[in-house]
Amino acid sequence: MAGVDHEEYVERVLAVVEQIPPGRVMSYGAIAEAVGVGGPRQVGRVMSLDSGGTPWWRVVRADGGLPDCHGGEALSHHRAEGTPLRASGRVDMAVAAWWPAEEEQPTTGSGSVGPL
DNA sequence: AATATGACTGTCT
DNA sequence: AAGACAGCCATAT
Repeated sequence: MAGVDHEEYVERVLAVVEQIPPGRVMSYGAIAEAVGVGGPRQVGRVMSLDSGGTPWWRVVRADGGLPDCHGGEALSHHRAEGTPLRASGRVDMAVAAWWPAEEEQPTTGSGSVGPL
């Protein structure tokens, strides 16, 4: 770890997740990069520990697939928030992909960032 | 201390 | 497109 306590890590991950605006999503790996500590699995672990109050459904896999464990529930939230969904029932990562620092976003240039 | 597991990711076949 | 394989980091047994 990069010198952050367990609580600090959780707080940091949740902070990033809560920064995700409605209609946007972030992959586990992206959050791990944003936090700069741990890996995608640790982010997923924090989500599993989350009891509520956190928009966990805005956190998706790198391929845009929603967490298998909760599936339909996340999909309902996405439809309610107007998240760009693909015909396959997955999130359209080409449009919904988001990054806390859009100016340094690794995938800039396709207009896939900024308020919808 | 070692092995197994998990709300993951990326590459190769 | 789909499955196999390896890499990754922390917790549980």
